[in-house]
Amino acid sequence: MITDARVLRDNFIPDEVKHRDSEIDEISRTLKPLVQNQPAQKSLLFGPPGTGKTCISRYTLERLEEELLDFNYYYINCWENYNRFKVLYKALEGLNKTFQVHRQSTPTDKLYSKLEEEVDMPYILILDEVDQLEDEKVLYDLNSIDGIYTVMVANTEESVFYNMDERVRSRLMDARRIRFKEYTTEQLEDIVSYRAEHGLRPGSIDQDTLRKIALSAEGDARIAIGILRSAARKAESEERERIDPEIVEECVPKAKENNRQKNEEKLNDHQQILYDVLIEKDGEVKPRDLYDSYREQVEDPKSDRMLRKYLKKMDHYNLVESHGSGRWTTYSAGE
DNA sequence: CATCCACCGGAACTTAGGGTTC
DNA sequence: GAACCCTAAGTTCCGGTGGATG
Repeated sequence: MITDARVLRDNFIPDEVKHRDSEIDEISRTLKPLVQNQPAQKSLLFGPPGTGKTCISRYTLERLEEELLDFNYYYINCWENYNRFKVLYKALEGLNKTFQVHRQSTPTDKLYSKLEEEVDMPYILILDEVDQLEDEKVLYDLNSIDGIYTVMVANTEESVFYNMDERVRSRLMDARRIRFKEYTTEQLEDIVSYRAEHGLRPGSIDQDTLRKIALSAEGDARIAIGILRSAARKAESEERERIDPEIVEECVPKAKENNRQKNEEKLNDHQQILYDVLIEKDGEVKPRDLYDSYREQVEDPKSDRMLRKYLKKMDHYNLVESHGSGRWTTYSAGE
């Protein structure tokens, strides 16, 4: 049934994208000055998950590279590369200049000066999930280098600037804001139709079922594509000819759950125990109770301070929610 | 309204581990 | 292989916070 699995993946960039013409236009406009050797404008794309920010930014740069400009670009996910060292390392990787860089022994400052040295034509960096950076001063670094221009991607504008160092903030305030809105059900239907058309054997799924997928995804293209993907896999493993509405129905919760599972796998033993305590207690838990329960279950417990760092990290992953502040803080399992 | 409380989170430090240089 | 460099994970210390409390 599946003829091209790549098309069903999250990170696939289609040859043509739908319903995002004005956003593509805006991104292009921030970069067009490069044609006349003028500096480009940095941009900040924001909007809810699954609204095409990542896909469209990569798509736009792919097109521009083909069509008119002499430049390099590279995609960096700041969730995976969350500190200064990793981001700078990735930036060098994008220029194929990492051959002399050894991960463990090269100081971060050397990465910076090497990057400065190596940039000889415009270099555009897509910084995805930029609000996940542990230390956003690297944004200051990148924007200080002549020839580097950033396209930053985040869920909300506030999540980027909240708590940000004043110097960094002022560097970024002039970024062009480009807002991505949720897809309508009709738009999502177009998107999954395209994926089905290019990734599945013809006749594997009918329009009504596609619409059902679009409806279930509630504006989130990532979920819509996830549903299509797992439905196709399931149909294939059960050796069915078609994707029926019933299969789709079964796959909806799974597709929505997927994100969380991926994050949970990244937890270490101690973090896992903290998370389990929160699940078990089911509801808001006071820090004292949480720390005590954790200590009962571990031979060699970490300090409270460390637990706070874990909780902060798990908050990033949306596995944990914190409520209130100071002594009235409570935690609960996410969602 | 001053003080207290229980927690947050920044900063400075320690330790382990690995790479480079001579 | 000693001296030196780095990072990452962890700890200790402590100032800040803001509703509760008398």
